[in-house]
Amino acid sequence: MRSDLISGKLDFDQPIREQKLAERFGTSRGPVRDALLRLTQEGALVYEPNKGVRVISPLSEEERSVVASMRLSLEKHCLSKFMKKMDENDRHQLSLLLERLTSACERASLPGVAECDLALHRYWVAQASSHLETMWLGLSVRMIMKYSRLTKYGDIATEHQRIVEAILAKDLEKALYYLGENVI
Amino acid sequence: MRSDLISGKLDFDQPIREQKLAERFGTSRGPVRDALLRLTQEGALVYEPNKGVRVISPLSEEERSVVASMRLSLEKHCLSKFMKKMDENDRHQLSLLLERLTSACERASLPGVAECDLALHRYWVAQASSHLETMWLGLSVRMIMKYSRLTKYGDIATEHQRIVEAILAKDLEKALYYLGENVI
DNA sequence: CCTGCCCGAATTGTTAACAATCTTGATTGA
DNA sequence: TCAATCAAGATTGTTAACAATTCGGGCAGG
Repeated sequence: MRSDLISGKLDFDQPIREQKLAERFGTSRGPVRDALLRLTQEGALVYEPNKGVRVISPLSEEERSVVASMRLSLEKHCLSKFMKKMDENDRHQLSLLLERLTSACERASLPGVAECDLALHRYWVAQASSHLETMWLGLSVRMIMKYSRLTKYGDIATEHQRIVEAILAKDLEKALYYLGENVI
Repeated sequence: MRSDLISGKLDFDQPIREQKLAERFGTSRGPVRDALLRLTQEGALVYEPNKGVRVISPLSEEERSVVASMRLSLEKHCLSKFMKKMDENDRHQLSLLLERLTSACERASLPGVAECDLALHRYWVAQASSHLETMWLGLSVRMIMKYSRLTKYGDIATEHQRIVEAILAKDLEKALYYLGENVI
């Protein structure tokens, strides 16, 4: 469900019917309701009593820039903390996630790119602090729903390759710099 | 429920039983579940499958300072936007909210102070942008759960009186300064 | 033609019963 | 004595039926 949202498959303001989703996922309305409420608090949907949920309207340019700067400062903090205690397994995971993103970019699969992009960033945030991870998710989901740079999949792959390269080389300064270039 | 959480009435890691809450609020488990899920995504509770929810562990000093700086930058942006289009009704609401906070401080009522404190800040954030409001709420709820300055109710009242005074006088610089002193 | 009202369909909100899972404590055997 | 196992109780997860609310179209009156 979330991947439908971040990939922009659903139109803004379009209402979401519990029954439809229940049939689609082969379950009853109860669990669907749970999931919708969670997505609501995550920020991808808005809820109105007795009217259900609908896809949230996109952020204005101004709002987006505020959110982006918050996300960037949060992610920079997490990344530097992560790099201090990164171990061999972390390096492996990072390479794996980068590979998936690159492959999604080659396939030019929008949902795949958006999802892999988030997953990669999420890794170092989650490793740094589970508290901060949930906050980061709220910011990022909203930003990625307006994934406006879709046209150049190659750029996305390159940007992330640079970041991961710097992380693996334990070059904090360079990693933070490329991260700043990427999170806009 | 939320006011119980932000006032610290519940212990950390203490599990929360759906049945108890259902009886307390005179309803069934369904709506209780909805509410708990929302509080989970808001960040005040953590959820584990088949184990229910429990009160989240407090932020570390480091995490708290990161969150505080994010909240401050967000709130500063909202406050300056709010002050540009503030009308007579806004002034009235602000005075009202301040009065309530002051009164709660005089009564030395911890839940009341925490709630009124949040409500006041929330007002200008909500007026500036509903998108940013939900993000702000997530940050603030987590911060206020560690409301460590409880001992000096008088200070809390004074700090907010200064902020509101500056807002009403349309003195942006001073308002932002006092806000920065308050959000720590 | 327009306005307000009413009715019915569609949708969300709530409930209680049942299924699945986890926790706890006693029991059994080494 | 200690550890593993098992069973009973407690708790969460799911479902289907029912209640309440909203939305849209038709209809009468002006």
